[in-house]
Amino acid sequence: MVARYERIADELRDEILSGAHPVGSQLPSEAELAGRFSAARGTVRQAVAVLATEGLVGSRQGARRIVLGRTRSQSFAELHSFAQWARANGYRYGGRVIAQRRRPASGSEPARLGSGEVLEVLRLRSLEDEPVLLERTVYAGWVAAAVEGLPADCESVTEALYESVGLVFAYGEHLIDAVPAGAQDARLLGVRRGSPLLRQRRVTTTHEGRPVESSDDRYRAGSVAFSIRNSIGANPLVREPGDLRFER
Amino acid sequence: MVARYERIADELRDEILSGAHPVGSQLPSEAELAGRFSAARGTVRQAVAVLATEGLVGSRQGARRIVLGRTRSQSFAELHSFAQWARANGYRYGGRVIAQRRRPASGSEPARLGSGEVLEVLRLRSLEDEPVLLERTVYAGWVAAAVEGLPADCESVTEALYESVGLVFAYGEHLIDAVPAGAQDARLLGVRRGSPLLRQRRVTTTHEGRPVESSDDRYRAGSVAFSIRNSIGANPLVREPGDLRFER
DNA sequence: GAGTGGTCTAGACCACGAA
DNA sequence: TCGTGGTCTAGACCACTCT
Repeated sequence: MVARYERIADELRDEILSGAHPVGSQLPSEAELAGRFSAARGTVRQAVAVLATEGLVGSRQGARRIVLGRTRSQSFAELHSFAQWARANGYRYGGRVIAQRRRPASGSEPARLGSGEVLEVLRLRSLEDEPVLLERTVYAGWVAAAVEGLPADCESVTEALYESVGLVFAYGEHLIDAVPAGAQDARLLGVRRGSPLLRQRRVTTTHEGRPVESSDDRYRAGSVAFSIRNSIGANPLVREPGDLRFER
Repeated sequence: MVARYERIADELRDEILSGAHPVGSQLPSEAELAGRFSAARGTVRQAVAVLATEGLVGSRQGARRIVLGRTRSQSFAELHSFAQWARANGYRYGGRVIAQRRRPASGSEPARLGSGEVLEVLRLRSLEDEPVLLERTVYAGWVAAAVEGLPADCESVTEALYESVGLVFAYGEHLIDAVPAGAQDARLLGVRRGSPLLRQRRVTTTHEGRPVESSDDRYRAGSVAFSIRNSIGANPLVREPGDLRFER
């Protein structure tokens, strides 16, 4: 069952992407759209709210909505899953497990993932046949067995875990910064030691807030950038002081 | 005039931050909250939607909302304005203009900022008395005069332009990646050439979609990280292929 | 089956922008 | 002043979770 407002949003989005509503132009008023779709005004508002969070349109009280752009921000899944992002954008991609072992949780891990044993996995992923991403992932003990059951060249861990044990990665917290490549990073990604890498650290939980994994992902510089569209009134991202803030 | 749902959101947020609703616990149902605040259910839903976009609570159909965390994602202003971010987080900060000149728009600038003359400004900003950020900003011709009127050590350009000419930075598009420090970067930020910098490129527009500025901001590694909280159903961020993708 | 959040309606009033 | 989006109400039905 697709919601009414989703179908209205889809139709309006198509019109924007096709150029029927050019960038900079005004969208029809809520009343007009409600008439056109034979829907209540509230439903139309839900639809245009979707477009606003995608960064396609902006609004201010008293003036008509304006078309801001024609590129759409996309899903949580794409931020979380390399495979889903690559596939959605039509890239060739691959990946393989380099190393994998169980060990006791240490340091801050018990607080993040629960105490007891964890599963540590080192994965190298490629885009267009170039190695671009090195993932160091630590899985909580309760999913370790399911992860160990996956093939070494598993394309999408997220999807495989959903299909095998019904696990849903629902919430994520991400920290993005830049770090110099270490010896292992340099060897596996094919760059010089100390060269820049884009790092994404994340902790993911289930719907219930139960921690699933904690990961340190490093992208070769120039391979990938993160994109954000935002506006006054929408709050997707903040800066945070980094780990090394007062070191020299 | 503060909206009803904003006040309800504030009250619930305080309760979460104070620990009255611990992380992992369930929030009261919408019906209970509606009764407690003597508001319609729709108003309560607006309030908890605010908390959801802040990453504080998560929800699924059929189950009560769950408290996910106690740190709040914040505003567009903080992503856009270094000064506003630093002040909101209680850091000492400063900044000064290193160089500034007018020149004709070139390359892709006419498409982004409009043709004609633009104003190029190089600013160095510091946090806790350490230089951490080098901004290379290009302003559209129509704001150049206002920017030139600002003092060289202006703390917040965003706020100064609002107060002097009523200019509001309303929408932004941001690309975040890692780059090696160039000669000028290295000298001004006090790092070695080729060392990692976190780069944020952005284009900002007014409410009407009129471009204001385009900027290339580079942070010293370890000084700042970007943080995102997200969930299935919320769409703040995507990866994008970088400029150098097929270079070796 | 009871409870909960998700969707949708129909109508009202208000704050703001533009002419 | 008038049209627009922002807020709020009161009620309905549905999809889903939990037990």
